[in-house]
Amino acid sequence: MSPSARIDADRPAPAPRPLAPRANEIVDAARRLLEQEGPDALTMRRVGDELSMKAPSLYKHFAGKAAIELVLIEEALVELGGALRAAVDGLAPARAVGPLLTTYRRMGVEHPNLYRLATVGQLRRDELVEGLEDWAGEPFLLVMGEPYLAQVVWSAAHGMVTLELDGRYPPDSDLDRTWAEAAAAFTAALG
Amino acid sequence: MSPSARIDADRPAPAPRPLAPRANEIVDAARRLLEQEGPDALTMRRVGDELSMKAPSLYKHFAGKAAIELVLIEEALVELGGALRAAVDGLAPARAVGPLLTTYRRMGVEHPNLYRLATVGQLRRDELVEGLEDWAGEPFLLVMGEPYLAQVVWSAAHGMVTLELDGRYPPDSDLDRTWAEAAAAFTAALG
DNA sequence: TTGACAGGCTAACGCCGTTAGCCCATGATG
DNA sequence: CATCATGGGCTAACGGCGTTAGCCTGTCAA
Repeated sequence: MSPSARIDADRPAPAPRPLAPRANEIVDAARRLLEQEGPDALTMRRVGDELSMKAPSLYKHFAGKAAIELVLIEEALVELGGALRAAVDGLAPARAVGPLLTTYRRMGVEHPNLYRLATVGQLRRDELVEGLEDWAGEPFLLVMGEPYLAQVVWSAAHGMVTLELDGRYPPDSDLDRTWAEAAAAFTAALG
Repeated sequence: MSPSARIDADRPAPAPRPLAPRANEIVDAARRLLEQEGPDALTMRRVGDELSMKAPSLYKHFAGKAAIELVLIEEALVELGGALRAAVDGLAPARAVGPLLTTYRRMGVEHPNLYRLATVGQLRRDELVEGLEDWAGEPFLLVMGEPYLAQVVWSAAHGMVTLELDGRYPPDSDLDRTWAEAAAAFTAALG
């Protein structure tokens, strides 16, 4: 890859799974609860309450709680992947590492509960929309140019976001600087 | 720090909280359940079963499930911090990044459920044994020489372990090589 | 007109962490 | 020696969880 290469991030997201109108209302209510009140509020009874229906009726639309969460995970991956693509589109790799990391961090911090749902814990990959996971992670590959460094940068970004969300850094940490050091180190690794 | 500096990792771990014999049995049973059967098996009723007692009796020894988990978290941090110190003790920083990462990965993979308990999710830091968290993370500081890079390396290691444990890497990933790339990039960042 | 079916409901099951309240053995104290 | 406090067990129960079984009603096609 020549040093003047620009990143082409035009590949569109895989089509989302089609949902009946009522199913969409359920997903929207679930997302509202998760984002505004946290994971403990995301229960079948609470989701039902939001739509003035009883929890067992939700099973007419989804096989279970995990099926609702799966749709939320897919939404999160589409939004994360889209934001990352927009952030690096048209940039030279050496200039893209910073925006890539900054955008990743912003998405995680702005939607902490959705981010955690989508990225922490086992994932039934075979039930996800085909190709979505790869698509969301592709910006790392586009920027770093090869898969191993791309995985390192993705992992570091994920680690930093989760540790920040979980309040694991020492209380007086200057996280802006930590992220800047990461960007510098990974940009250097490009050369 | 001169290039010939060697890492001195002799600081001893903070003293663990003293526990009555019966409390220790409870913690041991909890750890056995967690490590051998996973987090869903770590319930008050299951812990009681292991000791032929009923769940409510556990509350004579611990304030609740979180208090038992806290002791397990402290055990995990002591063991992780100790392993990391042993791995880098006496090495020059430029030679220590590889062993540091390799050891971190090994501890996570060998004790996945304990690792997750100790490192994922909010942590009531004020209830932890004083200084333990810093002590466990100190090897990263000793190797990287300054706190920002140390946090980057720690975060990347944490991210790679959790993504590996959660099966988040593409199925055909060569994770040995990913970890090697990380070690190379962070060793280069030392200079 | 009939029948299928979509989409709601109640009741209930077996889990979970936790609390209240009881009981007995041990051991210190008057 | 008698009394009492306490440590450490117990049962019963509460409210919450995801989920299932089974029922009922409105709509709409045959």
